[in-house]
Amino acid sequence: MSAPLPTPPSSGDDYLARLNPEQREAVETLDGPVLILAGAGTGKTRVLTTRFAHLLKTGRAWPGQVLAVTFTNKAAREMRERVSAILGQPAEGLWLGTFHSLCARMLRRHAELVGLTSAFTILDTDDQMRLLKQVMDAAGIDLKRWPAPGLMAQIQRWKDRGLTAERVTPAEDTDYAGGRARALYAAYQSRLRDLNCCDFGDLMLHMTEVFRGHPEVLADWNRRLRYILVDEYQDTNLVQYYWLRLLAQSHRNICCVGDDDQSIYSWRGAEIENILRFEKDFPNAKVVRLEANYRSTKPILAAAAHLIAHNAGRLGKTLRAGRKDAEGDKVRVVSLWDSEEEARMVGERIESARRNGHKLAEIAILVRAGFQTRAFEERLIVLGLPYRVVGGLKFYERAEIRDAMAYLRILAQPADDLAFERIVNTPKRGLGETAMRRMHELARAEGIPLVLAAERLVPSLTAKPRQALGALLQGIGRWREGLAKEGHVVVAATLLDESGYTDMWKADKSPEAPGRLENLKELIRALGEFESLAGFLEHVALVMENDENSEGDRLSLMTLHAAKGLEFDTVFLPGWEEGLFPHSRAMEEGGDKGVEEERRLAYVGITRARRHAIISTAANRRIYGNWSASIPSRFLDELPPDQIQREGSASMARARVAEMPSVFTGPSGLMARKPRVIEAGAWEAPVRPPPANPFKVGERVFHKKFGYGVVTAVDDNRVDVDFEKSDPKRVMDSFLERP
DNA sequence: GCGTAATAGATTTTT
DNA sequence: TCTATTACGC
Repeated sequence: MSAPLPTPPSSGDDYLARLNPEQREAVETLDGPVLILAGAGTGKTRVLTTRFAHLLKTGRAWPGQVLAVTFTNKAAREMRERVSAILGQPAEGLWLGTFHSLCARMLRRHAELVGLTSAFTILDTDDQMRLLKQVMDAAGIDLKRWPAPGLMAQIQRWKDRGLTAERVTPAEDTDYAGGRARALYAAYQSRLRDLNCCDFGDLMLHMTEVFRGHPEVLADWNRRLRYILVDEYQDTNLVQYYWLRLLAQSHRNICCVGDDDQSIYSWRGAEIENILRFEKDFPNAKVVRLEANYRSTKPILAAAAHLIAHNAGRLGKTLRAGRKDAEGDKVRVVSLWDSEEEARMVGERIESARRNGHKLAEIAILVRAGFQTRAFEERLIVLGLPYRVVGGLKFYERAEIRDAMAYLRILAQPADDLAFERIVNTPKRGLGETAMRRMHELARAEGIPLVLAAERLVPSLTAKPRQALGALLQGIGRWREGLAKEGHVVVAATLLDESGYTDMWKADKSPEAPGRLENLKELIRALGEFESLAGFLEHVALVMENDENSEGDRLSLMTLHAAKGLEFDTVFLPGWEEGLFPHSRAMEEGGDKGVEEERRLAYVGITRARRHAIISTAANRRIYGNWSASIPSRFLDELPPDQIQREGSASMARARVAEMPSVFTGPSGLMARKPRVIEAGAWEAPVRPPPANPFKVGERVFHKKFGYGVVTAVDDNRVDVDFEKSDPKRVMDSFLERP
């Protein structure tokens, strides 16, 4: 997210001179409430970081007196780096971070006020769900009839709105398990407290509860934090809003940056109303609009503006082109026959762009839903174009990392039942349902942690589990002692070996197993960067990211949501069809509001592009294995006709198909099966130079996506492989490794 | 207690 | 079409 102003980096005092007048106003209005409406590509991050540095440079505040909040770790990191760059020295002692990490930091100081100790554990979503299921089970809820994820979502929405179980009104609690959701929520919270655990939502909720119930604590923070900066204000939910208001209430020096047109997270509890209401919430607020866009060409800006103008209730901004070379190609709208042709079209254009010297890292394919990436991945593999999928499973969400973390957690907190439950039979120790049930019953009856219950249970087990469980419990004691003697890194490594956990993956023959062992090594390496185990556990829960596959020149594949805040020279926007984009679920659940949010998502997508935007729509798409006909997205009709260039093979292909009566069974709108289209030669890949191929027929090879297989044929740098776990495929040699 | 077969259900997911 | 969870047989 950089605003490419034509000024060299500098650490001098000229940082203000590098701003345009509106940016400068946003930076220099230091006192009182300020709302900065920052359109896409208008230098939002530059303004925020410069304002931060300006506060420090002018002596208005010490580093510890400014609170700067972001949503993502990435944004927080970037802000820290850029503030340091302006200051000319590393920025230390800042209250800068994500909402959640800042709240965690505060909550560690006040944990006892909400019934926790400062060593509380932050649960991941998996643990949250398991805990809730246990609570529901104990309450005698039929989990078939009332699935736990539904209640989890409800509890999270309540937490997003700052509602503790006590604050939820009975009127709101009618449609789940016959009005028992509130009671279950309360029971869930009570279990969390017993286990000294927090879920993500609790971090925010507990802190606002501390502020509400303890004015002296709030007054202390009010004195301490004199200036507040908030990024992406349009994405804040109610509890975040309360938290900010409480923190800002005495000095009112709060500066929020955001763009109502980029609010795309209502389904996660974000309230666009927060930004729309800012001037009412903070009387005499200064509103600054940043409208000079330094990112995109005029046609791209025109397309985005024309589209978003179809939304009602906007604060209203008009982006104007700020860069000198803002002339450019029209936005392309390509109509295609089906999703396969769409993938071929995108692949072909990327190849051609690469031949013309474009960097792959400057190209992105932005899709509405995760499953859409697959078709493109397969095509890119065939073409040998390196790519990375952004998003997906986070490092700490992987099973092996969560298992390893559970082993470490049980050392740090013996009462962490969820952690113990996770590892007690991983790897398999011969414990079954009955043994687990007895363990839980004993723990509940005696009011003791599961580990203690397990210890008492050992003698009464049959030989095999008795020995295995006994060894685990002894191990836990030994490893915990080792923490002080040998340090957490050594303990972690020996623990994974002695518990049999690494052996479990070494014995596993699935294609993912080697990668999992690698991830475990990475975990140990990362552990070495931390002083203590506790510090590491918090880091993994809140901050740890997955940045593999980021090296080299690769194009990016991601959802539109994941693309917010990023920019690329060339952006492909496939799948603009009714039902997919706008998504039918968004329309069903949100009605007109839902469509408006989808439109904002489209706006976000288009404004990611600096120079080229290629939108496409397919007449037929395979969804869950079935081919179904679709009609072009309404958003296509909302683009300015004079700024877009329509292209397409859809009509041509349709004519050709019409000549095939055996498969073509009627009007296209009613077709159930996908008709075969005669291959269009234009999409065929061009000839490439023939490098010597190192792979031989019959050789065993490994592919990151398809696993192990045997080479059956070699043609230039393309290799036919018969995969063990997948159909035979032709792949590029650069994707293959020797096992 | 564990491995395999049937079966339902499949947006978006900053922390 | 694929995946994740659940129901059975050994």
